[in-house]
Amino acid sequence: MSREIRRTMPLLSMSIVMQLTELSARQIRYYEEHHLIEPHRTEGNRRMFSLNDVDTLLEVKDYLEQGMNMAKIKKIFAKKKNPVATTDEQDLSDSELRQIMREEMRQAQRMQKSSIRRGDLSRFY
Amino acid sequence: MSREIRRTMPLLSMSIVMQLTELSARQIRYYEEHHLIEPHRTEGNRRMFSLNDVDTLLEVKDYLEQGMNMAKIKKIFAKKKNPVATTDEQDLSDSELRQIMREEMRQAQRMQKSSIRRGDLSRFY
DNA sequence: CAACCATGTAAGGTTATCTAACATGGTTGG
DNA sequence: CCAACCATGTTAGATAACCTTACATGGTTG
Repeated sequence: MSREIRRTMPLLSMSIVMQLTELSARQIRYYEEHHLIEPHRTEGNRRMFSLNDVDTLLEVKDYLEQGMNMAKIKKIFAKKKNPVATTDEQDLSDSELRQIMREEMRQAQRMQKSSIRRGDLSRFY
Repeated sequence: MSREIRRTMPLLSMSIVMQLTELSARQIRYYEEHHLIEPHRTEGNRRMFSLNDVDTLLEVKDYLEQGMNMAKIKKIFAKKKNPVATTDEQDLSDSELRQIMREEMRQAQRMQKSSIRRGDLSRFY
């Protein structure tokens, strides 16, 4: 009889995620194309997102707004998944690493509290 | 920059709530008809439920399974909202009160942890 | 046993989402 | 400087998911 809402549960429809992240459907689908998220699908093929997906999207959005491109963002997420990725070619530059650390801090704060930035919540009242 | 997910945020579509509660759409709409919940509506008139709505629905479901009827359930929720309802007619019987207390305990436990019973979550893995 | 209660189900209509394709403005490397 | 690419917009056509309304139904119950 526990009742945790798992951050991996696919609870959210496209329109809600658009509101939570302030991204367009096109953007969200594009990021999925690049495997930054992999939302579940209903039987009828509709995307269903988890809170983790929303967090990832917010992180991607921040990176893009800081001028990063998809390629670098993908590297960052790859490195997160497998920190010992000695396999790949050139590493991330110093300034890039600084950007990432900065974003990591924000992300950590997000995680600590609960799930969505206040600015985004105001849309629901 | 807080990030709480409010229990009152209308995040969830009908199909997800059906899965979370194991109620049919008909049942959920019927309970809404009786004002036990009042989900938000999108511009296009789709219902959007909050986590609080889900909790209420689970509570209603428990009461019904215990053999209560809508009338009594409505009274319970009315009394919850306004405990000093000296206005209305006859009170709830002793056995009813015992049922309610029992359910209150469960509900309290639910609230304490997080949001959905484990049995319900398993459907999402 | 007539009436009601909670739910199922069907019909017909609308909205939200899907994929695929093409359009476009902003970089950027040669 | 411009050709190519990148991230995103937009459109079209299809369909899944949701809506309301209405009628059907089995289980209580006065």
